[in-house]
Amino acid sequence: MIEEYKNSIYRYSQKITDFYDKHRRMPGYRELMTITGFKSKNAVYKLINKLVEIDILSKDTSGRITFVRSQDEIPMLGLVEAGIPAMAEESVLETLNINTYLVADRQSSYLLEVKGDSMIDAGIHAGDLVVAEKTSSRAEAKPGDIVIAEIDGGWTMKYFRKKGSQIYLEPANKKYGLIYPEYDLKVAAIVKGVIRKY
Amino acid sequence: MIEEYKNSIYRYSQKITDFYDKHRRMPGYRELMTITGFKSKNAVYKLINKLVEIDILSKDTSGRITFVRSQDEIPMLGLVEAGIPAMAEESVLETLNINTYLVADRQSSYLLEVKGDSMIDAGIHAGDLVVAEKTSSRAEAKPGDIVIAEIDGGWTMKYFRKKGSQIYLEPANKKYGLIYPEYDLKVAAIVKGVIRKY
DNA sequence: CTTGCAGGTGAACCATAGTTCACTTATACT
DNA sequence: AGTATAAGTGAACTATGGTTCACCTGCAAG
Repeated sequence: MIEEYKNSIYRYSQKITDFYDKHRRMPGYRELMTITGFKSKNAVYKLINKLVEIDILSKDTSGRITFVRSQDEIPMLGLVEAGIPAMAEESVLETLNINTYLVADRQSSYLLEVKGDSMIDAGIHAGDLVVAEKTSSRAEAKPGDIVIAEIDGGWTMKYFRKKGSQIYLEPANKKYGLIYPEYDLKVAAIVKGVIRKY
Repeated sequence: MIEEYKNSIYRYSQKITDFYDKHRRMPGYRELMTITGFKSKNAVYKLINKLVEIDILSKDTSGRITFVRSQDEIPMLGLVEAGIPAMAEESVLETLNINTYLVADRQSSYLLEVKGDSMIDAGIHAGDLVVAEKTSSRAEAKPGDIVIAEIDGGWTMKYFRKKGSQIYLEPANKKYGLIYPEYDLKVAAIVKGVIRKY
């Protein structure tokens, strides 16, 4: 049965993935002949049509192929409590692309590294990366957002708060107190996500 | 000077990015003629050579174009304390692809959603996603790793610990105690990263 | 003015793209 | 064995790929 899998078209699909990872583009028919070992374009053509039928690839109006699923998508298995199914390959319902999940607008997003422990109660540790989206007239900080702000000349990441017309910053760590701007508070970006790697 | 930018080749570069985002592949010469508005392939050819020279695009051996930077990369601006430069576009030193940063082996990686507060002191909250990499003979859990384990029939995420030959699990929350397996402890995956979206 | 030159047009070139048709070889099933 | 059916070969076709060459602007420098 392992042999059966190996000889199936999934094997070719894997080779196309390898090509894509190496060249960051899809192969053409000539290249597919090399990859697959077929001696005729038509064999490749039929293979591709099968891959399109089982929804692994799709075709343009011009016949060019692309993957149906972005190659960066990771299977989403539900809650930790549900565990990892033994045959996870087959039972995946959903996949997720981490980039598109975290980054809504690539043009105005930046990554920043966190230093210090002032946001530790929000689960943001030193060494974590935060995805920050620049504020604009369309995207302004709301009270409760975690923001990257320039306050009285120094940069910091804190909760953005508002009481009446008074705006201030609040750390997520009882060791530190609220921060009221003496003369200036500019919210440069809103924290949209946190990334930690072990 | 804004006008100058708009009329520069960066504008075309942006249009190619748009095409890529829409079609998930690079345009050909005919398509580039439509995109750019040029009436000759040669004008496109010269444009592309310029984009290659300033290191935005690169060419295959077969002349096909790809972006030098993967389109998913996000500018890395350093520490929060350093803030966000006003003219960030120009001064970006490094970029980072979140997927490749977090996912070393796509074939054996999964995303799981966190429920409960048992790892809250490790900065892992309910609703966060964790990147879990399946254990294998090549990749076994080491003491100190956060793992996804099946213990006495139920699934959980905890610190993996070892005292002598005795292995056990430890939550990151003082409310809960250590967990010693009664009859079975299988470490299914190692947590390699955490993702949180606000 | 005229010289030089960057930036565009238009046509020609061969190789490859994707598709189709006709034909040959495996594979499987009574 | 015989015969459907699937799978591969080989050649033809048109369109587009990337490249090169010759030519035509518009415009800045002297």
